[in-house]
Amino acid sequence: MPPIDTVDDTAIWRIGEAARRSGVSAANIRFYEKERLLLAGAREENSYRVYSADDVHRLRFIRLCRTMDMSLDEVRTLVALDAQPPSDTHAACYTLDEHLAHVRARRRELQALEQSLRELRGRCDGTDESHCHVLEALHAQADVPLEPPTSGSP
Amino acid sequence: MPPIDTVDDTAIWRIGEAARRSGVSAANIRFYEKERLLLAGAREENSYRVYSADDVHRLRFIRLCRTMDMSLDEVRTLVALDAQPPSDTHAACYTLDEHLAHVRARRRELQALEQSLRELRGRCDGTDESHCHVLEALHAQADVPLEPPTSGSP
DNA sequence: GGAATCCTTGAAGTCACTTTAAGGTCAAGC
DNA sequence: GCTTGACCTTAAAGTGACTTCAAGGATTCC
Repeated sequence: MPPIDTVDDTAIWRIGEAARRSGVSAANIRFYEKERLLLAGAREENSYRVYSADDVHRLRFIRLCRTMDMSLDEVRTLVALDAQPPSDTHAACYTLDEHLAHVRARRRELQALEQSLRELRGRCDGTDESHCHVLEALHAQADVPLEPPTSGSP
Repeated sequence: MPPIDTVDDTAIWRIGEAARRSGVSAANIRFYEKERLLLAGAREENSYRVYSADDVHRLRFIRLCRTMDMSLDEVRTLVALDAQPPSDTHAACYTLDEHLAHVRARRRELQALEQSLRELRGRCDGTDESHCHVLEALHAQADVPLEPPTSGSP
């Protein structure tokens, strides 16, 4: 008999249902188990994996962190904070701060890049049907000298 | 005798010098050769690879495209445009347009993400020394239901 | 002549998965 | 009883764009 789908906390599901409920694919759930983000729990007699509501919540938590672009190591740090008495109350904050800095830096990079690409794209305004200056602009830019590696730079 | 470093167009260098001049690591140059972004050219008698000024330019070109976050496939498309008579004058434009759209989309994603992270970080204002609401906010958000998969959505 | 530096190759490691292959389990339908 | 199909299992390989490693050969410098 398959597990009954209720709001019951003690309900358990197989991997397919857990995948549906968490938004994490079955293959990915197995991957997270291998990566020790999820404890390898009990199995049915036929060796099928079973998942509790708590397991599904953890999967959703991991998924949320991943949609926020955290690395699995960062996620590992955060899920570990649940398991043990918090030695440092603000540990999650620090992790988040670092991650935020990371995201901000990357966003700024992309913003600058978008600007250069827009500029580059502007080289071809469509008035000259026979020639497009984008490629030659790219080649010209490739010839701009590299700044020499300075030992003192961060 | 090592190649002489001049402004001479016919000068040739070994992989280390080509790496220094292009900003692409020697291991990476070998990788690009394997990936056919760079033609495997002549060798010295001792089987050392040799590079011309043109090769170094191509390496710089590839590097530039990569710093612009293009995939190697996109770069392959652009370098191919140099080799053959341009069947489509604006082929480079199209590639660039697609890439620009890609970068813009990713930048917007990161911008939105940065906002959510900032908001999340705001849950811990530092006034409560004993407790940090970041982790619980994350858990609460994990419990927000997934939108059910609609067959009609793009 | 010995040490440091450079070059060669192939293979494996990185990250976060996805895909593939080959098979076991189970309920429904004929 | 047998097939079909949906589900589950595992290990291994593929992805992209590299980097790192191991083991060895060549060159250059003192």
